[in-house]
Amino acid sequence: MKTMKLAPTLIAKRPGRPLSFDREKALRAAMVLFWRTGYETTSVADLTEAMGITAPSLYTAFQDKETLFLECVQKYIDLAEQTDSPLVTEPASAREAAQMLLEFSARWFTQPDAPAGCLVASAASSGSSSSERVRAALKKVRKGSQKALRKKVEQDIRTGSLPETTNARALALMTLAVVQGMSTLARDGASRSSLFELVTVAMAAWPKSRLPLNAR
Amino acid sequence: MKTMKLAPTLIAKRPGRPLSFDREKALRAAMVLFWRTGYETTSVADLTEAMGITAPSLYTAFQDKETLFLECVQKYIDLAEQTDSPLVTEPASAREAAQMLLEFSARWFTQPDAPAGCLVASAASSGSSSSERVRAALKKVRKGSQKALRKKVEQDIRTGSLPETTNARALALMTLAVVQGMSTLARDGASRSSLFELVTVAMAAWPKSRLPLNAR
DNA sequence: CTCTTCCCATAGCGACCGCTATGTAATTAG
DNA sequence: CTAATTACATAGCGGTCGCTATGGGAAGAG
Repeated sequence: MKTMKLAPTLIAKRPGRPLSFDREKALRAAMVLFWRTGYETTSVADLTEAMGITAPSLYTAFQDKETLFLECVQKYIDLAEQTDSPLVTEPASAREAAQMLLEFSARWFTQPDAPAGCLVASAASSGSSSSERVRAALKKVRKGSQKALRKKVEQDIRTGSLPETTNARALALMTLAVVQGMSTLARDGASRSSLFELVTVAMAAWPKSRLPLNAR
Repeated sequence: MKTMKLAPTLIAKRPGRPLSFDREKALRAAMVLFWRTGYETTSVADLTEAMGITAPSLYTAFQDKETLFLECVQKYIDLAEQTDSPLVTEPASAREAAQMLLEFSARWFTQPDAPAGCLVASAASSGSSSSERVRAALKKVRKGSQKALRKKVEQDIRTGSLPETTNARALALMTLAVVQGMSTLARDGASRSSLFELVTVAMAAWPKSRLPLNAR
């Protein structure tokens, strides 16, 4: 029977020699590299160089390339949500949530000290059959935000702040398509200001909120 | 001095043994494979198998992998424009052009007998430095359609069929962001009908055409 | 101290990468 | 016909891929 696995940081002291490098820093370096050059197109040699460790250390600390990538995706999501989480911290309306999401994306995809675009959007949009699990994981993340926004829209339809004729699924789908597209545009060099103008245009697709005089 | 290179089909007769396979068919097979699995993540072995030829034949007929890919991109564009070219054959207005482009994309990205999504959008959104030329070529294609749509919008602003306050660049950028996003959604399995609903929602971001009673 | 555990560095595994040298077969030019 | 030219199939080049065996050193437990 195997011993229970706990998160490394939660284990008070373990026997044997401890890691000689900062696992979090190494993970962060890997995340940035995956963010910039994708999953399959980033080699383990590239990773070890960026992380400042050797291959055996990488495999000891992170299991293998695929597991490391998935952990990087989680770290990426955590980092983004920690910076600004428009869908988790409840904004007033679905419309506001969408606007916050789009504006956050415009900022996030054009950070000066980070790769352009979105890791989840561009790391593995295509690839060989050997990376199917990775693509499935990224797809799941995308579907998740889709569903979250859609739920918010449906809620606003029920409360009457969005018209009954609103197509909740299509509105959420369209908004996240814009997010995806902005990632590609950012990779192609689009400026932050041009993305913000894009957001303004895109928000015109949203129905005007009803009950405008309520809470003012 | 080298002899002038002509397209193979234009050369009446060449000395030596002729190609024993259909170059067009092989090119088409390569295009489909690149479309499905991307540039860097598709190996020459994968290509030769799909094309039904050996590696030396591939290099004889198509120079190398990069050149073959670029020719596939050109064939892909030709095929798309031949199927339906909403921006080349002049539609009445920029708004109509956008609607036609979006609806065409929704259809094109969900063809039953072709890979989902768009080759140009997803074949190389990220990658190592060795494929920079390929990414630059795809970026150029994307910028091209952006500019074409933008020109149409600017023209409609001049003729008065779009409001003077219209942000031409942002409107074109936003529309092509939606196209990009639809490609990813299609890859994630979105149905044709859901993309069409998305298009309907997205078109609400376009200003209503003025002079509505003119030509009717 | 000894014993155990685990990380480190070197070195290299088999498989695959893009690509090609080589010898032979097929076709045209004269 | 011969000579020239080109494509074919086999085989394999050097390099890189993801990954790991091995031996030794660093840490905690007793």
